[in-house]
Amino acid sequence: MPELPEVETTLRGIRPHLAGQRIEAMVVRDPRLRLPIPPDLPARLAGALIGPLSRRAKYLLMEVAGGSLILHLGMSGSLRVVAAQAPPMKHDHVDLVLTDGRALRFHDPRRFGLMIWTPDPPAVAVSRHPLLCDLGPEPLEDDFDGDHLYRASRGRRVAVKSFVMDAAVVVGVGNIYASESLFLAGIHPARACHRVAAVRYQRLAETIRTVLNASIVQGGTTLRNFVQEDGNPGYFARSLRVYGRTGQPCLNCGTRLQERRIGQRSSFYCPSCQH
DNA sequence: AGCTCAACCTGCTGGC
DNA sequence: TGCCAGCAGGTTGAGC
Repeated sequence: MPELPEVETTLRGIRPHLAGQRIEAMVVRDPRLRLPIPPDLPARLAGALIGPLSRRAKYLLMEVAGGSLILHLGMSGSLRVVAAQAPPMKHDHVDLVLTDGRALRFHDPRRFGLMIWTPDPPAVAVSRHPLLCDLGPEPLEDDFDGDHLYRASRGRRVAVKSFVMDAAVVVGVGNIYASESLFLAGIHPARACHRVAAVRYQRLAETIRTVLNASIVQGGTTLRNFVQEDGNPGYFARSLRVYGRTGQPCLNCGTRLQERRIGQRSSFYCPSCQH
């Protein structure tokens, strides 16, 4: 169930197995994803050479057939490299069968994921495709910092947690890492975003980077299991400080952690440490 | 323009 | 044990 670290982990896990490969066939068992898989996609991809893989926000981009395959894992999606003849499990909706006898297999119980093609190569698609062109900066790139958050928050009144989860502001900060980052920055998740000072946004930008990077490193520990045909992608145990810990003591001060809904999402925080 | 809410779908958990 | 309500890590689009 992917946030940015899981998508990055997925990218790193599948990339070496797809490099230089050719697609023998695309097998679609169920096209009903967030956007339907286009009926002509298998014909378009058959025989195509797989080019470079990249990531933009939580989207994976594969350069192929002169354009880009755009994938999203939604809430419950995962990708694995398996033996092509391995029997599909329930919710294994799509295989990209490779000429080396393996397959990139897309699994997504809730079908909030996405697999579409666009005629632009990835470098163009990121600035032109409707799903990608309005996205904010990558949190781990240089153009993301506290100044950016501060400026983007002026004139807005949403809760700061909703604000940092807005993909037009910064991408890749999902529900878990929003709570974790705000805790580390000492900012109350319900505070109106225009009432957070510049220096505190500086700190928040740092904690977002820290939390995401730490999680990517942890994700790396699951990589070695990633492609085993019987291996499960196993959501790695995370060292979460507040997420899901309602009623348990704050690791800083011992106060019981609280939970409330902000922007329809469960939010976790320490009422003493966060203001 | 900014914000809130509902919707997409399946599976799991907790309460009765 | 079974049933049912509620909730889940994302994102879009309608309506105010």
